[in-house]
Amino acid sequence: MINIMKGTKDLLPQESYKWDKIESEIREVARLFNLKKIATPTFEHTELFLRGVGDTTDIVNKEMYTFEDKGGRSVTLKPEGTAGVVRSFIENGLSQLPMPLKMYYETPVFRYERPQAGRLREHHQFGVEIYGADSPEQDVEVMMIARSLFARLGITSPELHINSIGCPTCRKGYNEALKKYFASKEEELCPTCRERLQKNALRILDCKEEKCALIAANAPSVLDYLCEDCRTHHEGVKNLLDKAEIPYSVDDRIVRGLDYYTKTVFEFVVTDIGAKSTVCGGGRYNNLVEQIGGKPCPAVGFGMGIERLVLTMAAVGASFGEVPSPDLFLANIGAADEAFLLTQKLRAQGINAECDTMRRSLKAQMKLADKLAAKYTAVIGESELQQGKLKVKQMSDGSEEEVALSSLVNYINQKKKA
RNA sequence: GUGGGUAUAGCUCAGCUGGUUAGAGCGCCAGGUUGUGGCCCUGGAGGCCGAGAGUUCGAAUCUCUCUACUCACCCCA
Repeated sequence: MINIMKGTKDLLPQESYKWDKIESEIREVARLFNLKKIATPTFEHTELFLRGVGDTTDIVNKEMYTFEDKGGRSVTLKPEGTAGVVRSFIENGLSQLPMPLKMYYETPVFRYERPQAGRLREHHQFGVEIYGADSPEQDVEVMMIARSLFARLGITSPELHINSIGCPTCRKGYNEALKKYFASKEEELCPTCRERLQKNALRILDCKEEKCALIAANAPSVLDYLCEDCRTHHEGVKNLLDKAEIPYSVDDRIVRGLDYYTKTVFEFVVTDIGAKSTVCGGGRYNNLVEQIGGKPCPAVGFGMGIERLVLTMAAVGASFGEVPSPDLFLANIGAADEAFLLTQKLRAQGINAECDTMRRSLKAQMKLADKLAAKYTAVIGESELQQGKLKVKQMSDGSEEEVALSSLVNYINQKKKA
């Protein structure tokens, strides 16, 4: 027996309707917000992610699925969705399309991590990418897209946390201030944080060690070091959120794990799925397009974990919609071929019809119809064929009505409407 | 990378301090007479008891090693 790879999951036939529900709501949200779908390859040149995601991040340093292909190229399975879209944006000259360019994607992403609840080595992300607009309202619209999807899926719980991590200019000053502050308390920091002090002082803010967290609580805030432009932008975002009556909290300790963010960063956090967990994370990345080799173009977006959506929906008891089931199960007694052919005809006319293909007894066919949750069943045999009529049984209450074969389609369609 | 937990039927699990042919519920398949599902009853299929080594007359059960899975931390979606 060959088992499934660690950290991966099968989507089974009993469960897949849950994903169908999410995907259809994604399509509806995309329609409402005018997002066009984009799909980029599952693997790219490793170099793209080194430059895009940032070579000091955990993702690049230890979590990428990187290998050499038979042509000697270094290939990486995408660890996030944005870099590929940026690459495609540049390569295909998409900056010539009307701006802002509003896109969404759904893609598998791969990270070599220790799996746990809601964390896999292969998971799937719904993501939004909007290029060309640098305004606060574009940031807020992106957050609204996420909220709108949550609402449609019956998830009311996510809390919105926002922050601004400034631009390279203001972050320089902030970094110095942080270093100065933490250096003065270096003795009290945990060993890893002492290392962080050298590499990336920002990360100390994230430490869960009690001592470090206490020290971090009094650390200087990014928000006090924003330049004029970043400050106005941040105020603009908050103003719009207020006016739109979207609840949020400012959390100046949000430090996202990808290096490309500038200005606005945000997370939607849920607590319903065991570990406290981010179900959606995003922000603005105004320098990324240029960094990857295109002409400068502001951009903002987010990624949302589909598996975490499913877990959250299940945890809060949200509805996944109806499990698909046949409109009509056509059982037969000694008329397997006729039932089979009639079923095909019904399908050609838009009816979700089903019949037995295992030569079962009538009783077994009825049981099957019940298990499939067929809404109606009819038995076809010699007499029905002769008379051109059959009895259609409503499975919910057992009532039967006689219907002419010729008007079967109409009958089912009318019942479906009612 | 750091720490816990668990491995017995397709699924959820029982198998007490080692003792013949390894169990239940659910699910699956078939039947309970002639052409009708759900409830009930009967039967059937389906397990190298995660792998290897050891202790023993005898191991699903005790010991060790390995492996897999899982949960939490880190980080993230």
